[in-house]
Amino acid sequence: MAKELKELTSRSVNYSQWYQDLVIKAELAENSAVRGCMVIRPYGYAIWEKMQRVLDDMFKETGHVNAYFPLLIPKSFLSKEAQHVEGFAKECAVVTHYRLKNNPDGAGVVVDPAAKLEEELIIRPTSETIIWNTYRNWIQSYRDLPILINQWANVMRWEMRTRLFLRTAEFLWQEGHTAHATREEAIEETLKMQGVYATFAEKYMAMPVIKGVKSESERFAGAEDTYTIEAMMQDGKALQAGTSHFLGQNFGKAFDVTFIDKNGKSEYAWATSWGLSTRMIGALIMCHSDDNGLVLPPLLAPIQVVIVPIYKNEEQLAAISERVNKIVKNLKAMGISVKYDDADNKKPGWKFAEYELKGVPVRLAMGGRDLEHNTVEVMRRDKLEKETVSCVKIEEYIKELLDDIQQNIYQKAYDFRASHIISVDSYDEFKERIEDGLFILAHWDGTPETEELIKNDTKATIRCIPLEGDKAPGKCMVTGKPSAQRVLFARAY
RNA sequence: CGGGGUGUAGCGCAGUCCGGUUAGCGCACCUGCUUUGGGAGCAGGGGGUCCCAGGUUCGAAUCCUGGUACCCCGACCA
Repeated sequence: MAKELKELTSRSVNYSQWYQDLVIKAELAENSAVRGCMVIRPYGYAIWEKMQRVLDDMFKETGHVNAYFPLLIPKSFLSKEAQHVEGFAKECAVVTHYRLKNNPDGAGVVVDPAAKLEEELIIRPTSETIIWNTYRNWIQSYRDLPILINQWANVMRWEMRTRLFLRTAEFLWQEGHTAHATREEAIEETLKMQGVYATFAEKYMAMPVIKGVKSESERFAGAEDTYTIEAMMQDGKALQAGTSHFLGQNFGKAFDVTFIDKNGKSEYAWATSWGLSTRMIGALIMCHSDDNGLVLPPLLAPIQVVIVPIYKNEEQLAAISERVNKIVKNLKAMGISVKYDDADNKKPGWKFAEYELKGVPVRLAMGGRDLEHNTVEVMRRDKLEKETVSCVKIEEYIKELLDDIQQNIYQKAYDFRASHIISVDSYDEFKERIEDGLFILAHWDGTPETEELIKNDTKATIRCIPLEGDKAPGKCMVTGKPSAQRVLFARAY
């Protein structure tokens, strides 16, 4: 594994080489207020845009629409749902004033004390409160339901310690907020969106995930149940990749959102929320990268094919370009994003290394020899294998190759995970094997106390209670009390 | 808030222990020539409040005191 990747996965991020092209931490050293906020450079943002497009399409297919709610939330909203405020109060940025004025004692500006807000505003850590405050006005009858809304937004959580990509103070995400007439319908929605996330992770990110439900202590603040997808990174640690919450009537009650049902009876609305963030860029890096840099799944790669000419003079370049331009045109017509890099200030070797660093799935190189034989050199990023292929029907060949790469990197990640999951029955064995960086399926008595004990002993937490797989009951590895099924333990980011 | 570490060119670092020429190296940058099938070679060139303040000294990047910034570990965390 690349040094930089190790650094990222071991949390000790140093702003070196290859992912500096994707993102850097804000460098405003004089201003500690933006500590932990991200600057996402164009190439990294292009990956996020690809993710957005795919997710947005999936949301539309499941009947959702986009809307937008305010960044600032009145402080009083947050305190309306008891669990929710308890979970988020400790990490909120607060707006207290609305104006600055010239410093009477010298240069610069100071906060104008006269401009103190009557009620402080919170920069949203998540939008349940302001959205449900709005839903109250939108919902009167069961005919107004369901409301199926998604929002693309930034949120801010003032974490004590941030970690590039995985836990930044400000991050971009989508958050879905739905309202339903019945418990069953809301639960169905929660599970449906967990399924959407799982499909996104596996089909597009080529990252296998385990679907499950969170234990009580890992549950979202204000939820009745939190459904999650958990992914394994290359160091064997778990990353929570997306969550979907069944909120019950908690927010309906907190914000007094009622409707008249078919029988004329007043009822509180049922809620769900679900979110997926720029943390997924980090997941992509940590799941697939190798010593040469990023390995991007073709379905999310901003550039799917790069073509590098190798030439000795202008004439030769012109001849190569003529042939390459046809290929570029054909590939684009097939919906494949392709870049022809004929910049003359970089040598071919430099370009090869650069695009490998950026994870471009397929690279074509065309030089004098190829010109003569009507061939092109094709390299696939995932296996770093090169072969020389005829230019005849090269476009079909590339299309199939992209599919194959997508499939292959999923399989590679899947096999890695399969070889790093075990079941254990004794706590001694658990304590020993958790050191190896594994996912461990074990029996647990279902109590927060036991979970806490295991966490204190081993730093491992219950990632989820899996929805699929071994459902056999057993005995808790710690207390020997009855266990309904094995649950998934791991150290996590 | 506790523990540890680091501030020297745009970036990455050496030099600091044991004070002593004009503060050095790699990358990047500029000029020229040769190169171009895996991050080119040679020659020349530009670029520095050595984090800040004070102190010791004939002399401080180096020693002392204070400050400050950032990083890492922990506490915290859907």
